Amino acid sequence: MNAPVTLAHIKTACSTCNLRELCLPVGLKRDEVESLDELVYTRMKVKRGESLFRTGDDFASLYAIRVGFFKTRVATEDGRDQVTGFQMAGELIGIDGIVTDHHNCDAVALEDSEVCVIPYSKLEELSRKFEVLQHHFHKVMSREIVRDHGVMLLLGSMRAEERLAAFLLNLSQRFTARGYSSSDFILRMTREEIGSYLGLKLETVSRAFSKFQDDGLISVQQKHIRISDIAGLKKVMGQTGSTC
Amino acid sequence: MNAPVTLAHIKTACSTCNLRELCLPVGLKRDEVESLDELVYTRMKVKRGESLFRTGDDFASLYAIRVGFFKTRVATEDGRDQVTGFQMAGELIGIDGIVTDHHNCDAVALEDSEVCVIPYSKLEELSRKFEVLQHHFHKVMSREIVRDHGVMLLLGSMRAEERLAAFLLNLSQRFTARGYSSSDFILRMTREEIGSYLGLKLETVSRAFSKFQDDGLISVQQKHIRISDIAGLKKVMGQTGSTC
DNA sequence: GAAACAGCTTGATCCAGATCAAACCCTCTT
DNA sequence: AAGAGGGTTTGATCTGGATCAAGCTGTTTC
Repeated sequence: MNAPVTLAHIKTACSTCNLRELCLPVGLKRDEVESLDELVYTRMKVKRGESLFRTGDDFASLYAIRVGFFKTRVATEDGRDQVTGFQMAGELIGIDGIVTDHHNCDAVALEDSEVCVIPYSKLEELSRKFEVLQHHFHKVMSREIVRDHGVMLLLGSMRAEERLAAFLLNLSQRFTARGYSSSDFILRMTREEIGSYLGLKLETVSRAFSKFQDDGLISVQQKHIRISDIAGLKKVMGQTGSTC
Repeated sequence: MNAPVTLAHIKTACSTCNLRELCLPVGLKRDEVESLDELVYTRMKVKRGESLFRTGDDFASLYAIRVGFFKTRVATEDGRDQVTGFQMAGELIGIDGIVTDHHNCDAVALEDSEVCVIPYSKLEELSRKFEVLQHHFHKVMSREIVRDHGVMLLLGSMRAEERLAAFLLNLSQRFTARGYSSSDFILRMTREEIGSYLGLKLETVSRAFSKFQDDGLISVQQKHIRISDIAGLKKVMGQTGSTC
């Protein structure tokens, strides 16, 4: 007896989304979350390899990832580029566009994905009304800044194996938060993309994977990673390489 | 005939601050800027070498730099640290604290400085009232994210000399925006701090300075830098080092 | 199911920047 | 004005990761 319209509505509402504990609605009260249902009324599918947005595109919306996996990257004029992050379900992308009204990076789907479109002007409007939403949005941006500083620390002062260990531990922890196994997962990105993110060449990434496998920390089968010694990985991350 | 009270008020008000074209009030209308005068009612002096805040401190306020120069840095448990930015007059620091209600980096004055204290809850309150202020604050955070991505690109894919050239050009441009010479300035930070920011050792920074001087791009006298060939520096930044 | 291709691994060699070391230059203190 | 100490420069050597090269593995296409 349910009209398709109703079903469609249920499917696109934040209030019934199974990601609401990870995504924008975190911490909002029932009626506040329901107000988001009017904010988020469009979904978009992005096929693997396609861009959700590119550097220079007009900025109008943020995107909450519903299903799938993305990378963001920035590039120089002379062709070099740098992966600035990997984003998974529940994470928000597009914030880079606010400052100039144009996007300042590319967002590329690493698998077939689906995003919720959040018109930015609407978000500003609603967050003027709902203190909790406002604060949560500020937290999301602040978290991104803190995360970026962590990546700078990694790029500026860690050795190759420490970087890869940090990367794996970070992925593991984010999978856990989404209810997936913390020790057994499929990498959605290539060795080259991992290398770009970590400031290493793909061969170095590959060698570090092999080293970790030889040391019994993980097992690697192409993109399938199984972490067998989390504590060991943490130890790799902590060591400075200095002898004191 | 002016009472001292009035003078004091003039001195602490955003509406009469000579940084209002760089700082929080950018783009605000007259009455909106005046509303900021109620937001910013405390100033603080921070002596050279002292911290404005440290990792772990309770977060309550953002700080707008009125006079002086700061660095922010993050550290690992095992003692390594990384400078994440250098901030000058008109720039906002402390945003890193929003996400966890505790600061996530240290902010250290590199010269005797003065900051305006912006109670964060008050800022949220006012930016619910003033759309323009809200949008401007979002832009500040978005700009910080975009800047951080630029630093990741630098750390992940540039050679030592390219990094230093990018750093000098960035400083030059920010000095210009503040009405100082774009080609003649005093570095407030040590070679070691520059190195930490750029992911290099201090000796490498020093050598790159000497190289630029030998090549006639700049002249260096300790912390006094004079850029004699901006275009040349830009060319250094653009070259990949590859032969194709 | 063969061919083509993209991605991955491993080995050999090279080099940019790190590390070690020493001297130098400022600035501040007494 | 001498001395101390932090910061800087420069030289010599070392090394982690880049680069070059070849073979391997899994997946897609026809």
